[in-house]
Amino acid sequence: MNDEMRRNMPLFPIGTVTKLTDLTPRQVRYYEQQGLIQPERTNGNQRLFSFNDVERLFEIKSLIEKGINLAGVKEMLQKNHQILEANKEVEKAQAEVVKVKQELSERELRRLLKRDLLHPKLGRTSEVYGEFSRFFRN
DNA sequence: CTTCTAACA
DNA sequence: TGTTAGAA
Repeated sequence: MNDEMRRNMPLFPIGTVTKLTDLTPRQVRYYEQQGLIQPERTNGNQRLFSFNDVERLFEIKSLIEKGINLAGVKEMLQKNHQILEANKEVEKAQAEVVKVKQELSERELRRLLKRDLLHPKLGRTSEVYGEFSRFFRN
């Protein structure tokens, strides 16, 4: 969660951005006007762009060069955003599955240890119980 | 000198 | 999208 902060940090003025992207200031300002980027502003009302802003501008430029108009670029960008959000939900669901699996493993282990206590086959039952007593808080 | 907004011989 | 004007 720290790397994302760095990528969103407002750093460079429009001059730097235009040199980086080979876009004109006119284009960069217009893209902002269309809601494709949201650079911060200084106290003097000058735009400050983040790494993410510059990255997005490269994407926009690439799509424009492929003959896609701004409306199309806008759609693709927001759909890409939707896909990223969907992926986040998938990852959450997967993490939940892992969690459930771990819980089931612990129940299984508890059941096995309990069985061994009831039917000790070795002479070290008390030691085993001491090591795994945390499974018997219920 | 750089950037901003608004407008269009 | 380019370009220009006047202000900050």
